[in-house]
Amino acid sequence: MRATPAIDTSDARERILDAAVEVLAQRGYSAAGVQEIVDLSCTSKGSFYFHFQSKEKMVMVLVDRMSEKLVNKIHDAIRRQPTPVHRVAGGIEVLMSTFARQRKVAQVLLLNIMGHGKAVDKKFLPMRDRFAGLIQQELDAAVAQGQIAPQDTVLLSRMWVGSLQEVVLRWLLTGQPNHLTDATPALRSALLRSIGIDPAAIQT
Amino acid sequence: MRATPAIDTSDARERILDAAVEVLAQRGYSAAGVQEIVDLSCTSKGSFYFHFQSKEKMVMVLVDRMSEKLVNKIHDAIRRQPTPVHRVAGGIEVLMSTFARQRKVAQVLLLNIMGHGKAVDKKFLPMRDRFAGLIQQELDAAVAQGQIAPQDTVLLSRMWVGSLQEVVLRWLLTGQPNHLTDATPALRSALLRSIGIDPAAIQT
DNA sequence: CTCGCTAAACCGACCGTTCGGTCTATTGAC
DNA sequence: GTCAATAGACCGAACGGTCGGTTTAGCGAG
Repeated sequence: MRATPAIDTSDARERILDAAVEVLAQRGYSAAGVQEIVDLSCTSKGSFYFHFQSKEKMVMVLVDRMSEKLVNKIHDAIRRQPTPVHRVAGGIEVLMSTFARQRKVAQVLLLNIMGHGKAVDKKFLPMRDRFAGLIQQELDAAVAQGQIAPQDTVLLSRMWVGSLQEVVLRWLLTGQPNHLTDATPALRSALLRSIGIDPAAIQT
Repeated sequence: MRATPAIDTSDARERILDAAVEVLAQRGYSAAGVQEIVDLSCTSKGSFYFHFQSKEKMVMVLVDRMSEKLVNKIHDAIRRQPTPVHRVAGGIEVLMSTFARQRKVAQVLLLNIMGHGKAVDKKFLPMRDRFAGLIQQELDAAVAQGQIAPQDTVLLSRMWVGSLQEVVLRWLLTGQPNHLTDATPALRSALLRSIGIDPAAIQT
């Protein structure tokens, strides 16, 4: 039994995953071809299937990783905010600024892994649910602390994710707004109002 | 020049379009195959390509039609509402009840035509923009009539579409809520609040 | 140190299938 | 007869995945 890998496995595997982000962002799930990914990563089909059981499995690993990383980033950024509503508002800001700086992350996570038929979509939904889950958690806390009135936090968290997604999608496809983050203040305000909060009362 | 078609052209063409709805709803754009569509419609590849230049063109005709029909339906349903805000709230209700009754329309228009790479997505975006356009129109009228404060109606209309889409998508994929229209009151309320309106003041 | 062995890692030709689209032949209405 | 409409075999390309062969790196024996 080898103490260390025979070959630096992190290299080919990581290169494949990095290339997959590029291809997924450009082409969407269905049209992202394994050959194109291995070409871009300077690896081979054999290597690809050594590391991943199938294309679908590879994409799931990748999307799982990307969404987890993003959720952790949000957690870190907002945890010192004083109240749940501050935290959830801060989370929206972090999401927007992250997507603004990493278009491909937005393209993959928000747009290109859905819309491929029910069978596929269902598999990616739990990852997408992570954002809504984060928002719901904070909204639940806000209700528990009496910061907002009791309301359907499941529905609201989904609405928040959908709102944000649509704004980002338009930006990705049309370039409007010119700078995605230009939309953040108004988006944030509208979302806060949707849960009965005066936006001016929440400085983040 | 024939006074009437050799064969009832509306028949094959319509059957193709009807079949395409089914296949698109189930498989998404990329995986919706022409052969599957012609099989389902009991026509042939030859017939398909007689009527439509390409698969893409066919889908664009179909989606254009579906979205126009839906927008017209909303127009008709809301035009007698007393104010712009009544009309836009009514529009949300009509959209939700329509999608609740016609899952395939929801699957095609809201979910399965996006996410297929930038090139494809850009082509379908104008059709999707129709809903946002309708909402924006009414929000603009509401601002002009002093019903709501001046605000970024472009952004808000997109947020509204995104919110609605996400709720419908979840219903399509998970069956929650059990009845989609169960979510309508809370959705409507949150959306109205997002533009600074007290939901209780708007009876539709 | 060298060398042989082993298994992980990788390569890329190949497979069967599917795909959008083409094109020749046929049908049917006038 | 003409021509619109249709059928379906066929095309080349692309696809996810397979598999025999090669390379690489590490280990242990001498």
